[in-house]
Amino acid sequence: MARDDTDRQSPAWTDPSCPVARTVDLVGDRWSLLIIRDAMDGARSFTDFQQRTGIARNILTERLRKLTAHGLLVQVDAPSGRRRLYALTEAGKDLFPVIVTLRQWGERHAFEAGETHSVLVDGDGARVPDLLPVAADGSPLTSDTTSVRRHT
Amino acid sequence: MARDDTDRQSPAWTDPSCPVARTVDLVGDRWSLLIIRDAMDGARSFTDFQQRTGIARNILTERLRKLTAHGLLVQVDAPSGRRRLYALTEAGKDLFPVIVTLRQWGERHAFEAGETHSVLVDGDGARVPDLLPVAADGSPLTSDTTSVRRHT
DNA sequence: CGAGAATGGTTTCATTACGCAACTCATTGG
DNA sequence: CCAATGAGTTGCGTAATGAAACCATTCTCG
Repeated sequence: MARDDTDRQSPAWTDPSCPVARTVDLVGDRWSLLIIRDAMDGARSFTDFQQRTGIARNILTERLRKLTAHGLLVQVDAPSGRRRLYALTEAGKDLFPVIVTLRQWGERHAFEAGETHSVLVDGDGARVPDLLPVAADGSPLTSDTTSVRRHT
Repeated sequence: MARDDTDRQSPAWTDPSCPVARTVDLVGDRWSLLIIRDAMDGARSFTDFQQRTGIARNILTERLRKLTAHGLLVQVDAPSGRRRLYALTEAGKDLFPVIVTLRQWGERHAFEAGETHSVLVDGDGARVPDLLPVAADGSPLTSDTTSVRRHT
């Protein structure tokens, strides 16, 4: 039935040569990155994702399919008879730096002074340091000291 | 006139305690991050943004207002009589690591082998190295070796 | 074994967001 | 003064989202 509609996701890239635009085309909606975040935090099943995000179920169905179709998630058979579980692929796991930078921006700019928020810690319970672009020689880089060059 | 509707943007946070969710609430739509990207790349005026992104103008108006309202952009008076220009605030510039990680993910996962794409270079024309989370001691971190802790 | 709950969806319908094209209004530039 | 440009607005049709109800298989347990 509505099986073929799944392909209808990418009419074309917003900007064919910009990697930022392509990534935003794939995960730049209200839910995809939160689904990825939860997958990184241990969510596996449909209801895991549904309960953690509060997303509408039909939308969740579509997002899981889209992320699977684009190779960010894979469906794995559960050890017991439970139907399907989702796991991050390598490509999905590679979004970790994106999630981390989004989180760090939010920690700095989206909370009032008194508000508490969750934090990201490593295996020892130490906070993960801020992720900042640096040049090959280690000097810090900003949008003012970098530029985008065409081609490759 | 429709001035008060601008406030209608944040009904509430998707997940009040998660910095990722708050950031996604602010910039997690199809255009905001591309607007920020273009601002970092030198776009200043309404038509700069409109032409670079191809976004519909009414949507651009709304996004510019939203980003301004949330402190990512500011309106500055142009030297000549041109009406308004937009500039990134410090908070807006702090999204640079987010743009960089999105770009780097796209470069790796959203292009076929033969396709060319733009690249980010520093002042010397050298490619910006990949941004990867590391612990305080410099060891690499992944979603498997980190966790989210409540409070702060 | 059979009833009820849980899982993983699908369907329907209402609301909202988005995109396009046409229109407005204030400044220049000539 | 007239045309062109920049910066939006408005109206309207289509697409995306959300809420709630419905459905088909498993589990779960008396």
